[in-house]
Amino acid sequence: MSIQIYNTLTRKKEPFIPLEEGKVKMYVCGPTVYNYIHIGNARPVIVFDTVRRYLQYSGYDVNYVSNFTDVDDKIINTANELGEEVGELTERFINAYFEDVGALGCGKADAHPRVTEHIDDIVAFIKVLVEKGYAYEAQGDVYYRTRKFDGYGKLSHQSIDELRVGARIEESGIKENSLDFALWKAAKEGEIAWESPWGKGRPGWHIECSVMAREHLGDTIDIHAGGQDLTFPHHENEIAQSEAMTGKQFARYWMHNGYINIDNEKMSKSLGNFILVHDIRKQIDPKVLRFFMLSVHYRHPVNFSQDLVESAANGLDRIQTAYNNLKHRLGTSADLGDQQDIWTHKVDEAVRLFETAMDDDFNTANAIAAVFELVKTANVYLLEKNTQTAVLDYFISAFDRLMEVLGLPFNGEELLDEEIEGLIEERLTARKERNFSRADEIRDLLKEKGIILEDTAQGTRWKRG
RNA sequence: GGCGGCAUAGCCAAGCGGUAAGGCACGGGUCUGCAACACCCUUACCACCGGUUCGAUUCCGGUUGCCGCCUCCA
Repeated sequence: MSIQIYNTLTRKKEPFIPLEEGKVKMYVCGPTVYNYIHIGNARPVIVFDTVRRYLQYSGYDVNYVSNFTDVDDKIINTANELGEEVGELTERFINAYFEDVGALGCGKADAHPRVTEHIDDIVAFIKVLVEKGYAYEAQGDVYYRTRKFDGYGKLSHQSIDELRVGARIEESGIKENSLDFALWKAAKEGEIAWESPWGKGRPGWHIECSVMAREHLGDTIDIHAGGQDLTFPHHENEIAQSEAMTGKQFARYWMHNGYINIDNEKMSKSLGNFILVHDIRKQIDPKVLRFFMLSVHYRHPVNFSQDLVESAANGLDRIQTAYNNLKHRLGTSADLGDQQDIWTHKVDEAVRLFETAMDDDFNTANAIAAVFELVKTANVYLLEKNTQTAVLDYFISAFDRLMEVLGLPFNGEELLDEEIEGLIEERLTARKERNFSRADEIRDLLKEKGIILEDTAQGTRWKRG
């Protein structure tokens, strides 16, 4: 069974067949860096990081590229307000981005190109579009001639005529057609600008992705992804630009994630109802945030609230606890004997369930359910009087692999302070002497230090609470 | 006006033709010196109205409600 991907272009799930066997070229639209990212911005980063991980798990060699928009109106305005250089501002927020996203368990892309590093490529690209008649200069700006591109609207399934009826499209005196969009913007006095055949200016928003995707991945890429709100006009425009340029298909699979809602309303910078990752990760374990987001299918909206995140935290905890308990048992399990197939088969079944879920358009909600199957099975196994090291290892290895795909590796072992260890010993003695008040006293003391003790038939185990 | 999404237990959330996965919370029980962890048990007229079908939560039509894109936006 191969991986199925829901393709916005065809509005269907399609078997995933990359252009080149075993290799995937993937481009994910990155942020405009003039502020910390909010949790809505974080969703695609988490979702597509997970897609990448699963593709890798499935044996693909993934070339993953994600850009930074480091020059545009909002950046210029913010820099002006703060009295900061554009370059300083963007550098600052690019670093913040890596910190936030890293905390959320997202790996770096193979390349993180920036617009300002590709101005020459962009100018060259636009020049070709002008030569081919797909673009025209007007008062120092350059616009894309939307009407000229036959497939315009094929991604968002809109016809140009219908789009024009949309009440909010403003007529521009300069443009030939109201749907035409800027490839190059003439600079205003004092603005950051680059030389071009059309005078000083800077790139429009959409052109950068077309150019950077091509520079880093080639004319045709396998997967192009981003938030749902980029479908139109951003991705539609990218297709128009790139396909006019190369005459080839730009991207084979288009993936779009749903929004994060607050009180059932889209979270967005313009609405002002956003929560910054930078802030929230001081209160909520970023791993919990990631787990929470992956507990819903990526194309569906997810509502954000404190309560929901808390219950997600409890769920994640259950997984972590089962894993810890498995490891704890390693200390008292038997080393001999064959693996007990009845248990390893159950592990295999859960893994298969996980893979089936992920194969189905990266259904992380079901994949997580499969992990809970594993939790359940592990807990039942742990009820056995005698456990076998081989079986325990089999469980642990499965947990490691699956959680790695989800980008939620387990917390490593932390060594206890000698003092705490001594207390646990002392408590053990007290319990043997049936001095329960002293035993409870020690347990409470440790609890205050964030150490939770659990007595089992195989000895006392502890965890950080 | 155009295009699209969603409506499943107290909450979250899968399923999408054969009368409902999983998680969280609640209640009852078992285990425990007491706990904790864990295990067992219990909990759904799938928004409404029609239609297709031997059979629909799943397909088709309609209704209602909510949301999104068409403007910068993940």
